[in-house]
Amino acid sequence: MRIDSYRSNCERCIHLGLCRGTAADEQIAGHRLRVRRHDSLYRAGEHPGNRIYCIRSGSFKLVMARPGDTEQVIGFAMAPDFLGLNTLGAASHGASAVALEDSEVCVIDWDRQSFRGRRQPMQREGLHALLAGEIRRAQQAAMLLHHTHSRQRMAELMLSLSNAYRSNGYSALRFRLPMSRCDIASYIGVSAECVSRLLDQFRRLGMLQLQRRDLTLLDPDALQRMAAGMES
Amino acid sequence: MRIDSYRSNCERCIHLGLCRGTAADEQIAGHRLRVRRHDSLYRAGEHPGNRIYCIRSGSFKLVMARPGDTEQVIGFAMAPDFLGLNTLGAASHGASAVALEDSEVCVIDWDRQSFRGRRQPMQREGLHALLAGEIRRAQQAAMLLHHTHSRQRMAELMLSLSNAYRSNGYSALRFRLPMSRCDIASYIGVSAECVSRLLDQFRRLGMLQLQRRDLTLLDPDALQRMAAGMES
DNA sequence: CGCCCTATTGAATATAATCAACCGCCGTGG
DNA sequence: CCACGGCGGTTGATTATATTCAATAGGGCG
Repeated sequence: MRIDSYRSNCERCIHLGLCRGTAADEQIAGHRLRVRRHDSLYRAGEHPGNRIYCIRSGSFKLVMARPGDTEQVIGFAMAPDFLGLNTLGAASHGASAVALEDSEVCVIDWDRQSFRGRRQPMQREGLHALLAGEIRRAQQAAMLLHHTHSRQRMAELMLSLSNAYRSNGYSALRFRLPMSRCDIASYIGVSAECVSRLLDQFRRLGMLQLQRRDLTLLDPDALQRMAAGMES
Repeated sequence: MRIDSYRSNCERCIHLGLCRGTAADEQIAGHRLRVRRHDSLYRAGEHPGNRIYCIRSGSFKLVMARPGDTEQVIGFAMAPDFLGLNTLGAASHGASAVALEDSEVCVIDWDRQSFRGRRQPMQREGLHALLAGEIRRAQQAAMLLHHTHSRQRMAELMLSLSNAYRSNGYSALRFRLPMSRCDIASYIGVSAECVSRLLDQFRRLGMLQLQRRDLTLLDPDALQRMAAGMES
């Protein structure tokens, strides 16, 4: 039963071509891992151990430590994103991956032998595209931060989350924020109080509805204009 | 003469193992390209054409267009950084690469046949490390922006440039800023005027000296503390 | 020399951080 | 069951910070 559901899930996995060989005995994706809310999948500084992860359910925040024991949220990830791609060839994880809710990941063992020897060209190409895509993702995420006004960054974050949910098959207009206000604050570079005020401001402007972490975007176009700085 | 200096430069190139085969006839790096100040090496939206670039001299800014004809500087690059790594497997460039000064790049033709067929494992490994490193670089760059105060972001930028120069064999304390104040402003998400004021503030605090674009860091530790928010 | 472009400076206004108080939900333990 | 405490979140008042608009300075280049 466990096995069946596992296989069936994998067969529907959009990364099938990348993580499994053509024959059953070449299967590389080893096993699943449950990570409970607030637990770390890996921590900054740890050796990556030749593994990457694919989120099957739940969501994570990526946290970097700063000199002076402060922490920065540098990104969010949800199923079916990958985690750990940036550690290929690195001696240690640069950031920690902390589960925002009870989550499950696929562990893909990145053993060099199996990679070099058995993989098909298609898989290699897939990997390159994956890595390149991750660079673009990081750059895209960075763009969010290059705004002078915090309301622009906040609007952009809302839209970016909306896009993420849409492209993963969920509603783009109604979703639950898996992260705390503090996480958002750290991510967009404002104080936690400011997050509250901004969200309240957006609500008063009729752009969204929000109770606790349940978000409804009422006027994505207005958010778009807000992000672009064409609306105060 | 031209050929000689070209070969000699390549033999000193730190990316030798990646961009050339073991035998001379397997050489993949094709040719150099000169890009004049303010010209684009490539533009956002263009097809990448299976090429990546290695900066041999000069420097570039990476610029992304935003809805609403504004532009954002999302990064800087200098020799011997790579450009275009994020376009592997992508249909188009996500950002433009604009030369900040007269520059020269190596064009590495990313032909799939030659890549898949002729490359050595070492080269593939090198590529993965390169791509993963680029992800980390993008994330590192993003960290700079997650500060609440602009003085922290500015201090961090100064340090990050300093590190870049150091790791490329130049002085970490005296260098010339290749980018305009506007570029800096766009990059750290403040107004151009604010850049002036911040630099002046740093100067008055004795952290650096600056005339036009020639920068001398007088107190990197203070800058570090400033970036960490432990100094006003 | 004179122009243009980049950079700087000033004054007024807008924006966000900080400090402090408070609310409400949730889980814990009596 | 309820009381309690802690955490996450909100709100208010004040101060600090950054934008905006406007004017000015100064270098590089024809």
